[in-house]
Amino acid sequence: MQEQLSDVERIQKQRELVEAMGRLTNRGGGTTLSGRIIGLLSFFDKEEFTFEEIVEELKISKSSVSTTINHLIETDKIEYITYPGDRKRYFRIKINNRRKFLQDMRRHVEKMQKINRLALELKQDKESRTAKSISAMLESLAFFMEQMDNYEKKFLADEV
Amino acid sequence: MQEQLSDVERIQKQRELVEAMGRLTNRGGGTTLSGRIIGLLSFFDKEEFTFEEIVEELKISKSSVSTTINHLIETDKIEYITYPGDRKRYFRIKINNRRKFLQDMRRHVEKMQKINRLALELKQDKESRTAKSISAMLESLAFFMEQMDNYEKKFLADEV
DNA sequence: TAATTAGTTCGGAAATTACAGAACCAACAA
DNA sequence: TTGTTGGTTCTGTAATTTCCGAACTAATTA
Repeated sequence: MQEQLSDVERIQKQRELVEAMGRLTNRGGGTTLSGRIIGLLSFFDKEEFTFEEIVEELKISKSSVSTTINHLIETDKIEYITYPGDRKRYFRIKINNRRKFLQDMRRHVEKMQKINRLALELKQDKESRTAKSISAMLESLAFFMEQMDNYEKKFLADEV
Repeated sequence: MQEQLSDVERIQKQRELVEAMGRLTNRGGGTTLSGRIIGLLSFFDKEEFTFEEIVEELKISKSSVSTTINHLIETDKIEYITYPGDRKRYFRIKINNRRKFLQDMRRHVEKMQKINRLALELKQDKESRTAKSISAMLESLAFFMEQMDNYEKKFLADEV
């Protein structure tokens, strides 16, 4: 099953994965660049990258790296560590970012719930087709929320 | 708790909800227009809207309505019914689109799984920080898949 | 002090997207 | 047959997004 790859081939494939991640992220609402940076920090063997290394490896401008990286830090997707006596920042993917991810997801679902609940209240005929459809939507959203709770309990109970 | 609103006020609020839905959809990857159409077909008391009525109510061009509506039909968000001897199509929201919704969700999760599994295989050191991070991601994705299965069993078992 | 490093910020080019307008078409009605 | 209804399709444009280059800054080094 597992064929043996040379290091060169392996690294080539990792590079391809980075590109694939860029495309996937791009279609999922994010930017190609942010996807590629996530991919770079996740899929390569190297564990930490400096600003300069990201620029070199992905061949994108410093300005793009700067803005994208700051956005990724803001959204808790990556983080950086520093070493004494070294001015550089060493970027790496953030591991315990699932809580933040869930938080954002919840916020969005809550907005949907709010809008749909209000819509249901405003319905003249609560038994109408559209009213029932809204109820069904609310049911789905509630289930979704429940699943997120379960996830939190299962995976994040011990995290700080 | 539930204050009594006049019909005028109620309808005014429904209109506001339609706008809010437009904004929410826009920020969630879709277009403002598609969100507004979904809102119109869901939140108003009227159960079905003709092409012309959508144009009039939302004050958007026929071309935009045409393209947006066809896209919404394609993605199973809305549908239309017809009446004998009437050339018009009557658009309404589609109710049981949860199966489709799950399907799309699964497809996306599967892509993420695929890319992450491959990335893990390609890792030189399977115990490295990044490798562990990928494993954690795969764990989360598996959990979500499981939850979706549960959902399907619980809510969609009897649907055709 | 001057030069280098590690970035940030500003302005704009290029590409993409979201719409509108107008011409068009097919079905039916007068 | 001519007009009307119910749209579709094509073209253009305004807005938005994504990215780059260049000028800038703050910290460190020579």
